[in-house]
Amino acid sequence: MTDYAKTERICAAVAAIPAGKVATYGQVAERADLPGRARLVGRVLRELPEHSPVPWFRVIGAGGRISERGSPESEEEQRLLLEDEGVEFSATGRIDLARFGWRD
DNA sequence: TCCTTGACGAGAT
DNA sequence: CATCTCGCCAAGG
Repeated sequence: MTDYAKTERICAAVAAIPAGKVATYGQVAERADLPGRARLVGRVLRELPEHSPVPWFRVIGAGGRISERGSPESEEEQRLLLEDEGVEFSATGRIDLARFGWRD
C-alpha cells in the first residue's frame, strides 16, 4: 500500500462525513482501513492545500474537541464552519458526539 | 540511520 | 480535570 493510496483513502473517508455531522480522527482512520492510525489522519489534514474540497473541519478529536494546531485562527474557522452546518458547541467548547457524531 | 515532532487516543495515576 | 505513558508512524533535521 503506497502512501499516496493511504492519503486517498483518508480523504475519501473524510469526504464521506455528511454535513452537520463530525467524525473523530480515529473514526476516519478506521473507515480508511487504517485502524489505530489517527495521527496519520491528522498529518494528512495538515498537509491539505488551502482550497481543498475535503471537509477537514468535520474531523475533531475523540473528546469532542477541536484539536490544537499552531494557529488559533484555523481552529476558530473550523468552529464557525461547523456552526454554519448546525453543529452545536457546549459552553466548554465541546461537541456532543451522541448528537453530532457520525455513525452509519 | 538515528532522533525528534506531531490536526491522535486509550488507559492509568 | 491535568499529567503521563505507550502505541502508532511519516517527515524532516
